[in-house]
Amino acid sequence: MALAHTILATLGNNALSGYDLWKNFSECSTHYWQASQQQIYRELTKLEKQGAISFEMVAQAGRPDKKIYKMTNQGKVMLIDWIAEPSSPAAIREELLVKVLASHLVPVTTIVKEIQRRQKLHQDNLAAYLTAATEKFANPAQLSLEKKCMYITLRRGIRLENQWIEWCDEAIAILQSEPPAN
Amino acid sequence: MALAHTILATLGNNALSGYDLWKNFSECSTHYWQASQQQIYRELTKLEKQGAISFEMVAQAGRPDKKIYKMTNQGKVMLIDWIAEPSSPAAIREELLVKVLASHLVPVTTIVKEIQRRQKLHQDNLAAYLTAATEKFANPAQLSLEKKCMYITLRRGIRLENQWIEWCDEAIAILQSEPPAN
DNA sequence: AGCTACATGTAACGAGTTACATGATTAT
DNA sequence: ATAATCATGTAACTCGTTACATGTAGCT
Repeated sequence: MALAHTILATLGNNALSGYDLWKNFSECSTHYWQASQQQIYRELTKLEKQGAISFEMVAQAGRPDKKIYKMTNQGKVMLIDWIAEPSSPAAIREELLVKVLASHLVPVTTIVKEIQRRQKLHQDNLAAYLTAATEKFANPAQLSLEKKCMYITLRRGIRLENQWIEWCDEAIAILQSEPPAN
Repeated sequence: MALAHTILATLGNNALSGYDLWKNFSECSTHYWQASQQQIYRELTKLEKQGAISFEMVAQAGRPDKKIYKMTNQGKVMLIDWIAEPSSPAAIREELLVKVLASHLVPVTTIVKEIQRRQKLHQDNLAAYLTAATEKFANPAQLSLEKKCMYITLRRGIRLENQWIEWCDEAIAILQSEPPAN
């Protein structure tokens, strides 16, 4: 359900190809939505059949033809109605935490290494988000409403990565603390 | 894949029925894994066929019979091997952030109300996690390794809820800030 | 009389993943 | 040469959700 709406939200007032959408998902929307190329193409076909989007075929020199999609009025209504509905928090299925839960079965170093690997990853993500923040949203108070909306989602990404980095430190400290003397 | 391992991790050294597992998932594991009753029963059948778990039928007076499952040695090996594999962060598909992204299409109050509703929810979750922390993990330094592992997952829950609460405040502040004068 | 807890299951569907398939252009 | 980028698609499969089905015990 929500992938359809995420595509509509990403299209916004722009006209994009399936490939453009996929690029946008992998580069800009990773901190709130993830979708594969295949999923996007499938969903575009469906949305077009429903009348929420329409496309124009564009021929290119030396490149495959592409379908440029844009939202229809019907699609816009669909998106606006959906925004007004209450939504639940996303389900959490975090493998690392399951591994931590069962880590008393393995040497402490095994899980500590895995946590360190993850922390590095979150540090890299954070750095990328902070760069994006300073480059694209240099003066938050002066942004247009549309840009403010984007900036708010990025702020969530930054907070999430920070939270992970701090948790990794805490987790390792607890795991390496002296066992109770008894 | 990972649901199977989460069931194994939850079983640990205990013997539990499908119903017990479901209760455990909904009460204790919500902050790192969510699964429906149906999913759990389906997965238990599969794991039993694979030899990772075995069950004993237990008849009860005035209650339906139940199957008490426990991990086999094979299951334990499977779990330990899995822990050693590197794992990727969970995919994020957060509807609220998509709504924020597209919220320039609706009145500001619409999205602000939804963010406030979500903040209340996270405040309630946080309160429940903090209660669990003081009741079950009163003296973190003195915990057994197994309990430490559980405590670490709870700490992530606490950090996540705090992060949400803070983000909600920030998001509302940005949305309600004066628009640029031009 | 109706709700919650206990206890397990089937069936259909929707969403997400992985593999396969094609083919030109541009950069290293 | 070979990899990456552009551009779209089919097919099979697994995972997750929702609906339906059954039946007892205890509480209000």
